Amino acid sequence: MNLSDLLTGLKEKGLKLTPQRQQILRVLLAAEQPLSAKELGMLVNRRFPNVGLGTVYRTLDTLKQLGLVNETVFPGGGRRYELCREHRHHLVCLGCGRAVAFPFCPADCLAKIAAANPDFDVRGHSFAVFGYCGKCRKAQA
Amino acid sequence: MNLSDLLTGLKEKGLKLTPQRQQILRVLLAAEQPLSAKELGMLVNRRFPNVGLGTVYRTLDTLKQLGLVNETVFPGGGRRYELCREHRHHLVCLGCGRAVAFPFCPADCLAKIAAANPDFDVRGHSFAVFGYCGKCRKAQA
DNA sequence: TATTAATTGAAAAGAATTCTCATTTAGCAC
DNA sequence: GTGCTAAATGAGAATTCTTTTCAATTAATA
Repeated sequence: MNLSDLLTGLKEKGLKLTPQRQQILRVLLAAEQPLSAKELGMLVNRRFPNVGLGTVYRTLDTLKQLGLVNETVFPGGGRRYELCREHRHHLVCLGCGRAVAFPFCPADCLAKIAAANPDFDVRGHSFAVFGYCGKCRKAQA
Repeated sequence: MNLSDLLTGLKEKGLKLTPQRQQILRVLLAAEQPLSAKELGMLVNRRFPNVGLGTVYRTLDTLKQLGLVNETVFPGGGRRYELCREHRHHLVCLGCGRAVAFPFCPADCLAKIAAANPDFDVRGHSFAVFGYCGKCRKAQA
C-alpha cells in the first residue's frame, strides 16, 4: 500500500485531498509501529506546524470509518493507530512501550467463540501480548 | 472466591481492611461483568455516599497489584475491572456494551509467540471479541 | 473565476484519571 | 480501653486525552 493508493481511495469516497491529510497518511505509512494521536501530531507538525490535535483526531476517525486505519488499545488505555496492512497483532513492551507486530491470530479461538454464540454477530477482535523486551530486562537487572 | 477470602488476602499483605475497601470488594464480587471505575463508584456510593472516585481508583490500583483484580480495556479506550476469577476473556457488544465471559484462551497462539520471541518476557495478554448481540441486532433491524 | 460544502485551526469544553494535602482511622502496643 | 503511627480517605485541584464549536479557509466542481 502506497500513498497514491490511499489518496485514490480517499478521492473515491468523496473526501478532499488536503495537504494535512496527505501528510498524516505519509507519517502513518512511514511508521514502523502504532502511533498515539500525540506522536502522530508531532510528526505531522515537522512539516505542518499548524496542524492541531483536533485535525489529527478527526482525520483518524475518518480513516477508521473508511477502514484504512486500525485503532489498537494498549494496556492502561492508551489508543494507538496504524494503517491497516495485513491483519496483525502486537507484542508490546510494558517498559519502553515499543510494539512488535506478529502475524499469528487466534483463529481457532474465534471459531469456537462464534460457534458457541450463534446469536452474536462478530465484527472484530483484539489480541495483544504484554511483557518486557530484552533491552528493558537488562536495564532492570 | 468469597469476601472473607479476599479480606484475609488483604490482611496478609499488610493492608488495612477499611469499610470502603470491603464495600468495593463486595460490589466487585456481586458484579456479573467488568465495571468501569465510574460504575463501581456509583454502586459503592449506594452504601457509602462519601467515597470518591479517587478512592475507587486507588483501591483498584492496589487490588491490581495484588493480582486480585484484572483490568480489561474495551474498544474506544474504556477501562473496566473485575475480580480475577478463573482466567477468561470477553465477548463484548458494541451496541449495548454488555460483556459475556468465555473460557477459551488463545493458548496455542501464545506459545507460538513466546517461541518466536525468546528474548521477550511474556507477562500477560489481552483478548476480546467485539460485535453485536442478538438484542441489539433486532433493535437495529 | 466563482461557488459551495468540506475541512481546518484555535480554543473551549468534556471526560477520565491522577495527584495533593489536611484529616481520619485501622491495627497494634501497652 | 487509650494512645500512637503509618496507611488510607475525602475533596478538590491538576493532568491528560479526546471531542466539540465556530469562524475562517480551501479543494473540488462548474
